Amino acid sequence: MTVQRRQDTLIRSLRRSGTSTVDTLAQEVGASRRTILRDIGALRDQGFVIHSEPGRGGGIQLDPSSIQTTARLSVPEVFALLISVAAMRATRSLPFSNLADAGLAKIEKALPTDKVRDLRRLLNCLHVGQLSPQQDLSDMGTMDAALLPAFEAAFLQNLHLRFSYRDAKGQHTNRTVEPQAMLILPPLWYLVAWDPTRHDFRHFRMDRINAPECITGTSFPRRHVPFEDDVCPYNDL
Amino acid sequence: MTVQRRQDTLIRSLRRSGTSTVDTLAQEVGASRRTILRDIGALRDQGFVIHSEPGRGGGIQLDPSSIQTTARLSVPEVFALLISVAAMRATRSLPFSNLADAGLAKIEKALPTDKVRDLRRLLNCLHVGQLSPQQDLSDMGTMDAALLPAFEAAFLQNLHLRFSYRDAKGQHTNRTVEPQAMLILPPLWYLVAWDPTRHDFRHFRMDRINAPECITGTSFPRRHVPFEDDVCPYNDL
DNA sequence: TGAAAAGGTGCCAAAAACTGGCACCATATA
DNA sequence: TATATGGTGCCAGTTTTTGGCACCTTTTCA
Repeated sequence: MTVQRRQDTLIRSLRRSGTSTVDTLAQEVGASRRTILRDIGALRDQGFVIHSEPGRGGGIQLDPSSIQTTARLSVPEVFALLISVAAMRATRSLPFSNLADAGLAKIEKALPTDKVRDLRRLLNCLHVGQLSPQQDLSDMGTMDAALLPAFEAAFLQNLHLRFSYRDAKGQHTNRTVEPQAMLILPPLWYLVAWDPTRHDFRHFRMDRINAPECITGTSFPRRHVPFEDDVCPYNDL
Repeated sequence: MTVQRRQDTLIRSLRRSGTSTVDTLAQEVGASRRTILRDIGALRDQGFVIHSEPGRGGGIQLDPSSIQTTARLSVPEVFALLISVAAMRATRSLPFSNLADAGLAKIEKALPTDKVRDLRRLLNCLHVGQLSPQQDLSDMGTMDAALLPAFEAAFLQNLHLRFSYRDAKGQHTNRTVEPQAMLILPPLWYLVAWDPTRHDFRHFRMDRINAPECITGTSFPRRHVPFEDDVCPYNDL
């Protein structure tokens, strides 16, 4: 029985029983009174809220609202959660957004620092807005998650991105652009990029992008994307 | 240097260096070759994917996709995340939704079983749809997160809910209803409830509900809410 | 008011876990 | 074949953890 394991059973005992005394817990867990007290201290250090009342009729109680859980998440999973919450917050529809943020902050804190930096940089490239009701959704496709790695690499390393694009009229062109931002107007995703040949910003609907690939060894300056307020041109090619 | 701490630094070393040999790692971490090998075994047991190649030119490598993180989350935080992801999935805008789901599933698995049951029951009461573009959002208020505990209790215990409601014309009425479902049409939240005096379903916009309170000791049957397809009447009182 | 029941702390020896070294094995490459 | 690498079993020495003890504080009840 390792320390970790014993503390887990202790928490489970506390959850089950509501209120109990140290001696009861010691018996249940199979450890001495002293060890239980030490474990309770350790759990408090870890952030568990454990109430204790001295005196006759007192006891130990785990604050039910503080019941916590641990899970191992991969970085892509964390990123997916971050985006969900960011998008949800943008629609201002979530009374829970503070809670969700708090949860994500904890998860982020547990990530290795270089990954956090990457996630932050990606999130900074991500703008979430509200879809204007006029937008025509009749031919909405689905974005293929398999395309994401290329985007991630392009954004994190400032690499040019080459892909084939099908425009609103159904015509295909090949593009090589400087990715500047990702724009989410649920349920559509856009790539906002500087097109060096046309010398202007362009918005590409992600569900119309095919076979994107990074061009390694190239690099470009990050530009200021004109996003504020009404400047969301939807100049869908 | 505790075991936990040393394993953390080991993981960090692996992340930094890409590929390295056991002896290098031992030197970096400040432990013996034997201990490093033991730690690698322990990390593998914990779910880290660590590749190793014997022979000249071989070495140890941490699978970058398996970089994981742990965090302790409270139940309300988990619930908030669940709702974010559910809402996001409903808009079909999230190429990550599978990833986010996988992450949440892991988190859920770590929750105490009774809490999972509660969460599932609450989520079953939660319907997320897409806002019809015609909806008038001009007077949109914000839902107060402070109202949520009453809703949670009402749904989990099948309790009648009493509140004062301001309808679209600005008139106030007092209601006592049987909560059946929550409906999210971002950015608006609705309470779908059976009104026993009017003998019909009603949709209440949550931002127009005031001072909700559960009526303890009362209970009622759960009804089938007519939700499918176009039956989303918006009969905003 | 005093006794009993409860949580909490400091200390120390005994017990348990961990560590490092060693010998040795398996595999791949020059 | 020699060398460089990962991997395992074993054991003595070291470090950490544990349990017991004495003692303190707070609360309740007789």
